[in-house]
Amino acid sequence: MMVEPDEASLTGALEDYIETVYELVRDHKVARVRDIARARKVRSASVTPAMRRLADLGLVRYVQREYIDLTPEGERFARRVYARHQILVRFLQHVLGMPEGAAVQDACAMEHSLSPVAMDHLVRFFEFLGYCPEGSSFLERFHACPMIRNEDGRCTADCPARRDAPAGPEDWAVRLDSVSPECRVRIVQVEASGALRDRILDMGILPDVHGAVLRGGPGSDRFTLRVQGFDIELSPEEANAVLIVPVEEGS
Amino acid sequence: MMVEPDEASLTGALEDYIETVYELVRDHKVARVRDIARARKVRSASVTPAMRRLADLGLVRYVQREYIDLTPEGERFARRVYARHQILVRFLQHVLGMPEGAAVQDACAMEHSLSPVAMDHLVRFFEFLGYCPEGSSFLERFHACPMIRNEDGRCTADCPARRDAPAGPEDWAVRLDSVSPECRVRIVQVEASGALRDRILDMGILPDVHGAVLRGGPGSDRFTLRVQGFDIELSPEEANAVLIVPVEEGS
DNA sequence: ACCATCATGTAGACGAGTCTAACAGATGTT
DNA sequence: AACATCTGTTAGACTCGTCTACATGATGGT
Repeated sequence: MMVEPDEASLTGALEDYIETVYELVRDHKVARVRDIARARKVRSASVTPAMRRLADLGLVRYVQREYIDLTPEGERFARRVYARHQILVRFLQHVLGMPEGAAVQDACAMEHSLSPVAMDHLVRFFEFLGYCPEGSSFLERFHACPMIRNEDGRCTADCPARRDAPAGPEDWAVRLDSVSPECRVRIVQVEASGALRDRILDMGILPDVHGAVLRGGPGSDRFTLRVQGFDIELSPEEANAVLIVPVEEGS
Repeated sequence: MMVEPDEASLTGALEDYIETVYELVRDHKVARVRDIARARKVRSASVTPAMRRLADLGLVRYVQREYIDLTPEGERFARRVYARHQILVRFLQHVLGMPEGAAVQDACAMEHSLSPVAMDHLVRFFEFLGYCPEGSSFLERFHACPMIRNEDGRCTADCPARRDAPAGPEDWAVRLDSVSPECRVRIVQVEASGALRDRILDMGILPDVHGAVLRGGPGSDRFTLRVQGFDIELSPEEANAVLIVPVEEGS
């Protein structure tokens, strides 16, 4: 049939399939339906039609009941997908510091929506990191930062990055539960981890977000923060974990 | 009906819908089918069933032919999606330096696959950037880097980051078209932009990738690089743009 | 009152991607 | 030779999300 994808782009699922074939061929020389199904966690019955679609696009050589192989065109496609995958894994794992398993899993999900422009910029970021003396030291500092590593997320005074800056964040940031109503604030950090942190982030409490305290103050049992026209309710525990700075004007 | 999503997660499309409703309510107080359809670039006929599904999940208040509104539960869902969206836009735009339009577009595509773990780590990255004296200087340096900004991607000696490191990358990196066959190499930078750069990156030529030169050398009209068992063909123009360092052992 | 217009809803179709269940070939094992 | 097992294919069903085409309701003008 040969539909010639040329400028076309594959669906996410087909990209996954072609990437899987690529990895299997690379690691085991051959790709069989069974292996593809296992790797993608689908039933073999789902693989056959997918291979047919890829074969129609001229991306795999697919003869029924025989080994599956990539065409040169398919290899190009696969490598593109895989390059995105690779760069995302490395970003998630080695820059953000995610555990490998989670990094791979997330990369698999995101690789299909990483545009060429984003890919370009992400690679430049890595180039800078590895190529420039400035970049190389940055990652170490970031990963050594107690704020990032520790459960409690405190930026402690013994942090190497603070040798030259004795005035640390605890000198200028305060907790959300300590400011009185009417106060406009800017969020600087969420000092929590695990479920509590997730809950706070999910509410849109993110660094640099601005808001106004509607209800709160020390001893309150309920805190209300207005952000972008919506009122967010925080428990005392949540409010205590949010570090903010008061802010003068603007929302 | 009220299916109670609780632990369930929405499909990407439903997340898009609820996010759209959120933005419309925030910006215009009300959300109508027509607006949702326009914002999501679908026909109105597609919106009705989506709203019904969201209403069944208890996430929107949806009375036929009336304004659409979020339930408190829906607002929580929407804010979670929107938080992911926001953080991705900021990362793509203000860290990686992508143009706003592209950043928003890519964020829209990726937000559905950003796991809580990735969200957590991404936010820590921002916290570090804004909170730590170390972080604040980094972004400036990165964005000022001529390697990143310039078309030709050269790391020039007048870069502020190199005041203290007079030996720049051009002292230790060479071009792929200048090394002879059999040489094992590590890629350090792709010194190109636009379509040429995209083509090279799509081949899997990424910083820190290792490979072996099979064919090449100065004056060659065709270069072959073996990476992970696959042979990549490069044109002279492409090979000239790839900066590498020779490497001793390992692939 | 009647009609034009626009927003919304309904019906039906379709493609993608998955599943289950049943079938077909291939390769042993006894 | 007969059977068992494993791998792959086919057929048919289903969900999701979209579409087109048409129907309905609401509103305003003449």
